[in-house]
Amino acid sequence: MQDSPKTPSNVVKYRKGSSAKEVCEGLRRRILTLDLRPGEPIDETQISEMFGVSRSPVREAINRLSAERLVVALPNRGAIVAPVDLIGFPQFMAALDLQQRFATRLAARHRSSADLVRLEMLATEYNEAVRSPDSVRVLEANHDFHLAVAEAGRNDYVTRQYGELLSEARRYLHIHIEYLMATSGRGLLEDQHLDFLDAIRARDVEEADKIAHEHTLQFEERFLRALRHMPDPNFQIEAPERTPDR
Amino acid sequence: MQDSPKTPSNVVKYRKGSSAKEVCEGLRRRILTLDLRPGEPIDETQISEMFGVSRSPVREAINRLSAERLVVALPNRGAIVAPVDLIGFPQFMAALDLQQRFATRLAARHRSSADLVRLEMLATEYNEAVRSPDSVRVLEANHDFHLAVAEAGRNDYVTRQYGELLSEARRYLHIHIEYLMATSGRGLLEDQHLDFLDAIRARDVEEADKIAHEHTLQFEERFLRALRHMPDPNFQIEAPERTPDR
DNA sequence: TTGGCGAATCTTGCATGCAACAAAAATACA
DNA sequence: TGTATTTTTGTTGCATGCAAGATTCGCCAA
Repeated sequence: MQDSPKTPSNVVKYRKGSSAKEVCEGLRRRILTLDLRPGEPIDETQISEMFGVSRSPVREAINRLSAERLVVALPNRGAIVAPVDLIGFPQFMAALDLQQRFATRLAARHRSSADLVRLEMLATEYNEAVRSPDSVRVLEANHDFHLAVAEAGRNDYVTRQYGELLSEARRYLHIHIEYLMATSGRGLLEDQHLDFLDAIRARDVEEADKIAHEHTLQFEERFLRALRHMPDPNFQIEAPERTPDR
Repeated sequence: MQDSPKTPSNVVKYRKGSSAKEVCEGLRRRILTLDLRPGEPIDETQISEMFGVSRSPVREAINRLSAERLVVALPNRGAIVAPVDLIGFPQFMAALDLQQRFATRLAARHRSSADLVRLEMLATEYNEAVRSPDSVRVLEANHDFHLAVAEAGRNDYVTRQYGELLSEARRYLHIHIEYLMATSGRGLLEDQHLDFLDAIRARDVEEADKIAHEHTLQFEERFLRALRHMPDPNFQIEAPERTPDR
């Protein structure tokens, strides 16, 4: 029919229902990879220019991310990237442990054989990701595997709540992985999920629970150790730069 | 479908940052009390006229409620009040049970004496609410008590996720309470929370866990029984009315 | 220099307008 | 009469405009 009725050229607009989605996903990725630093203020106008859209879809995206607790809204004063709260870290891990154990138990009980195939695939992808230099790929692979475990458990409420925690975990995991890659410790990450698979395949609920718990504990311990020995002076909990303006 | 909640005169606007909040809370209450029926379509224009604001704050409110899973967004076709999914009810109860047990355990472990005072107050309010004819008051009192238990547990993540489930539970509880009030069975609701208080006061973690679990089971059983004997022909899972226009 | 007060500036929250998409109605056609 | 196609109507998603708060800056006094 037509391709460009009157749109003022250079800005290629997204399709109708996708601007907000695009912005939301773009921001989420930047937040989860710490590309946007915790505590950093989010300026609606700036973001809208960045994505070439108006402020409306940006506001919608910020609202959604705020619901995901990836940004916190300050009334009348916009929003900031949610701080990575080290005080709250043990609380976070306690909540994650609970959901991870329960989700993995459910998976061991309710998984179908199709689930097993999918999990095997994702576990393989994870192992390949670990051997690649792409740390974001590791984050994604880890997230996808655990989410697939939850989905195999056939409880939407658990999947959703566990998924929220897994999203947030990506930020901690990112810190952890950067450390391991910098210190040649990436071997520690290999084959992390094979024992999950075994227990789920065997429908061994108690074993699945135990493995999930140990997995959480191991991550917590390693993350805290990485923090102690953090060799990367770039990382700061509070955003250090951006003093010039605003 | 009925009167507008506030806005006495036509131009009296809410204060700056409060339109969306007002709409959000108004809609939430109507949804949780089943005043807006599950599955009912939500028209932005209609809602905006109802609250006397423009569509912007209405959209924001709908987004937030969508994040709370109280409404479901349909791309390009607006939103509907989230259906009360009876198929998913056992799954919901499983998730609620998990969080309720964990939250109550945490409360027993970490509660301060100030928490005890607050919980006693809320338990009293609950008992008074049960003896009043106001079913919404019972819903609120029940919700507030359990949320306060979670807060006494000092884990923000658990409080948040448990709180989300408690919100959703209000819709089920509403069905349940209407049934009890109609069948003079409200005595069953009395003193529901005193045993929680005892266990939390005694810092008896295992007992708290057990009581929380029994509480969930009891609710599940009673709700299902109420469904079987539902004397109220008004309640339908699918919205029956509103055939004329959408 | 420091601290307070008011104006300028910036950012947000809401209102409004318009175009894209979906549903419904009307029309054409077999 | 039934079905396919077009027209019409309605609603959503996004852009834009404007005013309320907040922030910043300048000025002045202590």
